[in-house]
Amino acid sequence: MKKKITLKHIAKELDVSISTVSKAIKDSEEISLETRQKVQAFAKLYNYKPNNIALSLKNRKTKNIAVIIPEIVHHFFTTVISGIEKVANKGGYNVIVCLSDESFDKEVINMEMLANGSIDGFIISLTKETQQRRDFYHLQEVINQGMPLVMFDRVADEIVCDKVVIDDVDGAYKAVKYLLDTGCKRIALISTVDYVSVGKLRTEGYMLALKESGVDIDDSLILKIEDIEKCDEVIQQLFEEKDFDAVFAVNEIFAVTAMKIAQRKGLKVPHDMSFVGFTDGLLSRYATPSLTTVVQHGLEIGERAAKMLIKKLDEEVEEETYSTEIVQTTLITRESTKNKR
Amino acid sequence: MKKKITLKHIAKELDVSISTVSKAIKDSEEISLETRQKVQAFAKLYNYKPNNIALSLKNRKTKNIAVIIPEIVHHFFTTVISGIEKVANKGGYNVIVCLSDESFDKEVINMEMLANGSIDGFIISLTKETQQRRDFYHLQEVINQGMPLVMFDRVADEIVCDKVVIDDVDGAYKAVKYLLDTGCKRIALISTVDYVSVGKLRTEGYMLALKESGVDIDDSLILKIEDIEKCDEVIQQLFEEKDFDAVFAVNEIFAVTAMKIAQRKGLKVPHDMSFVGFTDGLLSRYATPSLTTVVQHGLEIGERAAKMLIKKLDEEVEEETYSTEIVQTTLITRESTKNKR
DNA sequence: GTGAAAGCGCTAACAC
DNA sequence: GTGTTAGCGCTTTCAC
Repeated sequence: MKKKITLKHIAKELDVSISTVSKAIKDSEEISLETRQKVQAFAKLYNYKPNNIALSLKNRKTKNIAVIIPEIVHHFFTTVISGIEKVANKGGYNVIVCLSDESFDKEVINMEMLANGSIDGFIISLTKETQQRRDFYHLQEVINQGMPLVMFDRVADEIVCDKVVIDDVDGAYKAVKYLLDTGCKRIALISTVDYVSVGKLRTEGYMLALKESGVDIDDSLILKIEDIEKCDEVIQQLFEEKDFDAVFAVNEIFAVTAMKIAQRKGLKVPHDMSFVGFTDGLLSRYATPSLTTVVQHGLEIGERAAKMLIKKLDEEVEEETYSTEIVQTTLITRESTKNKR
Repeated sequence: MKKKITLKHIAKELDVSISTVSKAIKDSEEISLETRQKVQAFAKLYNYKPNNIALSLKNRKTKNIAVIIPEIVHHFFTTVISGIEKVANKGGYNVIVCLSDESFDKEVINMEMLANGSIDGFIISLTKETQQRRDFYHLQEVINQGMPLVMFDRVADEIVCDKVVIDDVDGAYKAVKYLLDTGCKRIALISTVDYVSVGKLRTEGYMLALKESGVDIDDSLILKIEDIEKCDEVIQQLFEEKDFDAVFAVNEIFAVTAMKIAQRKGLKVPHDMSFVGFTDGLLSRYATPSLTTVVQHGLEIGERAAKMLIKKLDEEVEEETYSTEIVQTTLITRESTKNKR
């Protein structure tokens, strides 16, 4: 078992000083050709690689970026991570992934731990709990320390920093508009509770589309679900009590669950009822019938977030300017909706 | 913008030496109560936190573990990561996630980069390419340097190290046995190419179950798919050319794709044809009809892998003993198969 | 052309 | 009780 070799070992072995070795390996003109070759040959032979930690300490940068997300078993977040990874690796950065598990405390602990030198910057999507409490002290703290932070998707307006979001209002608007255009009259909305920023925004988009088309908003057709585990029964109840001919859901699971309930009740999709979801994951693609949905382009969100962060990291820009990038959504029409006339 | 504070700052401010500060913060008996209190108060006031990088350099351990997986947009891998995260965080470790993107080169580069001090150990599932080439030099290299490595799911028998796998043969066996027990006679297998270890093992399980029940193996009912993107047409072709009454697929996507094709052809599931998949992701749960599948318990795999790694890391065991843990699979029966008689 | 020395932030053995 | 020193692995300035 040969342990990692250091400059010191090489220096001793070759009977030169550490600094000579360091320079020789960098092929510095300062060192005689002979010494350089000798050192380089030796280094190659023993597969010398500089120690990242020592470099980090010396340079005061780690070349690591942290991504903090509430959940990883989730199509949207994994595509975002893919995008971040891609850009980060190209820029020579590693990605440290931390799961906050939708817990405010874990989010805080993870950030504090990582902020102490382990990483150069953060990319984060907030937990529901954080959004509900509106307690952003830990985020402000990190920013105050001069560490760049980029927020995506579930962001906090109160915090001034770079952000990447999708136009949730517009995405929902497009979805509902499409339903109206295909002749649907009474459109139910299955959303999350309001403190989840994206749920709220998508609800706004829904209302906007209805208002614009002169359709009265019937609050009893709006379902706000807190616990995704129990969505089945809550949606079931909506079907029992209300009458509607289309459903717009703010995520795949709500959409597919609703669609299955409709089918169980003998309704034909999209003939009797149309469905539109949000997020283009496997579920939407492979559902029967396949689901019309609003595509979030997670990969692009990840790429943009990573680019913004790395720009701040590499450029040493002194003037603090922050921007919010908006990634446009796309509506993919599939079998769960009728054709536009 | 207040930069991070160091021991040095505190020492200067309080006019004591750095080591006094260090000891005082650790509440060492060596230091007078008065000084301790003074230092601790100051440290708290300025929110002093030791620099992780300096600690890493000093202690020669980073408290980071790297997870290298081929793909993250994949239910199985994300559940494994969740399991790893859970155990790692509890043990005070951070998780660095790297995607090899099914590329041998990326796998090698990632490992080399991280092995130079950034992390204390690896958890890895190999890329298809690595399994095909059987080139494990980079893995052996890491092990030779004395860095612990745990492989999971897609492992290499040639490498001696800790491993966590599922019993793929048995999982497939159970699936096919179940199909036979419910009266299926001609069972098609939709698998991956053989060099993917899990595909090969599941194929073995399929054959075992058939042989054991005295059913002749019809090679023409075995489909080995290389490119998941094109699975639709290949499976379609199987349906055109062959006759069978059940399908066992080695993943969710193949299973659901086959089921959709069957339905398009007017077959009733499970009345005319039964389906069993592998991996219990959203797809299996929300497919119509829902899919009977072999559950891999990714969370447990992740937890076990992390436990094995951390044990090696924390315990400084000198005697090198390696083990392979096998996580049992479970067959979940849903609507895509008939009831057992 | 080569090497000594300082320093990144921290710890710990050893002096005083 | 407190401070000095050395060292983790590396870079870089400045002597020689």
